[in-house]
Amino acid sequence: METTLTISVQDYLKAIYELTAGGEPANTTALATRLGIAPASVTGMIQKLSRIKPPLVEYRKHQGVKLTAQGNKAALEVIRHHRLIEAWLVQTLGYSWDEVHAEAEQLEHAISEDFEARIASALGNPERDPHGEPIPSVNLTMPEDTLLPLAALRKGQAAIVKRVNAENPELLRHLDSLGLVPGTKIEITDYSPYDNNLTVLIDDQDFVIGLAISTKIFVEKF
Amino acid sequence: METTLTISVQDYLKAIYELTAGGEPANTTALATRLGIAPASVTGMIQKLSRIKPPLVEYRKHQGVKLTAQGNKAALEVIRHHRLIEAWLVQTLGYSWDEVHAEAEQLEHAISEDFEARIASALGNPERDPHGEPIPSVNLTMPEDTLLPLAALRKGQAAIVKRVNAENPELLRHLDSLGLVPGTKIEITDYSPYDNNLTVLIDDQDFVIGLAISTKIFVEKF
DNA sequence: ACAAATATTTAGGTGATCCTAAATATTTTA
DNA sequence: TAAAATATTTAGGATCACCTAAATATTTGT
Repeated sequence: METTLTISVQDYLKAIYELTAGGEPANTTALATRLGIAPASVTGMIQKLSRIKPPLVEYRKHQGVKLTAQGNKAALEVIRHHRLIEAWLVQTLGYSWDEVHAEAEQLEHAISEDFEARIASALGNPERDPHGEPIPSVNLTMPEDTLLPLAALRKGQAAIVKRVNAENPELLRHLDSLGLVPGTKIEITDYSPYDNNLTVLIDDQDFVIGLAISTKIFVEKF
Repeated sequence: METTLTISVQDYLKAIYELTAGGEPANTTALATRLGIAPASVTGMIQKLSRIKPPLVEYRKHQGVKLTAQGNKAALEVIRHHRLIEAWLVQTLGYSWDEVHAEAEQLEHAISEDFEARIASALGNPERDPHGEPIPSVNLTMPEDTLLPLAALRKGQAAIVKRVNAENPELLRHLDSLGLVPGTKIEITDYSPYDNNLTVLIDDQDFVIGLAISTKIFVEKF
């Protein structure tokens, strides 16, 4: 048995937050896919969220959804929880960066504001989680990142890895094995315009990095 | 809005576990009161739990409920989570014993078995939580306590406080202020058979302790 | 041992979140 | 620009965990 778990409002808001990162409203199908439910169910919930007392989302038929200021705050609150928990699992319980996402996904809904404050303080109010993702501040504003995707670098350029946009544990273990983790200094030794592959010098060794990966790694030029 | 939260199967099992501690089956009304729902709702859920594939409870109309072996394991699993979390909140995040219950109540449902193992190991596999309640072992057996309620002591007897059966934060703070916490050595300096009050010497000071409290404090004779 | 009080169960209903299938709107392609 | 493909919404339904009110069973008090 063990009841099929229902998706929380916070999960909807977080998904919308992520899908609207580029500025465009999120569309029903993308949301449905991400949440693992039918598009029709998304429509229903979104209509509800757009009609409650202080609306959490802004919605117009066939035009997709965006978060209201209210909804944005609520999303950032969960994201702050999530990222603080990830940092804390790594630093105090010896988790590796590929293990923390699933655990944090559950815990983010269960912790109190007091708990949040205690781990934030115990960790020295960190600004990034183990993947380098910025942690929203206590007053719920998201720090702006001015990082470049690795894919934007060209031959000869050097940089420091700052952020890895990935949750998939297998991929994360792979990146870890390459040394492609926040803090690592890298240099582009070759670039193939034909297939967009980069040859990257990491810890004195060359690796060929494809487009799929190089758009997920964010760096700061050296 | 923020959806009215529904009671989990684990919460039912935990409540039944606690209400059947004395050996008698738990009755519908007591369960309903403890869970904060209507008796009719309890009847419905219990009937369901008694009919699922491996039944979690044993139920006969008008005769109350008991846990099956399966149900017992499931209850001990949550209780282990709860008590480990309490111990860990106190030892690593500076919570006081009156603050941990509510937080643990949420977290106990959100942690993985891996998380459980990590905190158990980080704490050195503790046998008791901050209130002195025994923590079920990894293989889910509850260690037997052979403690006496403080109420059973008489004039002249000395003992060490081992366990405090209370969740109420206000009461816990009160007990803390008296020094009535696990580890404290006490001595009965007087007993009034009329009202069952005990006069107890705690840290060189006498306190009068009523029946309501003295049945919640468990001790080991000195 | 019976009536009264109490406890429990049954019956029927509500709201929440999901579903599928059909209807409609939008976007793409030729 | 019209047909085809795709995306979205509407309509109607299922399930789940709760509810209240009424029916029934058990326990208590005299």
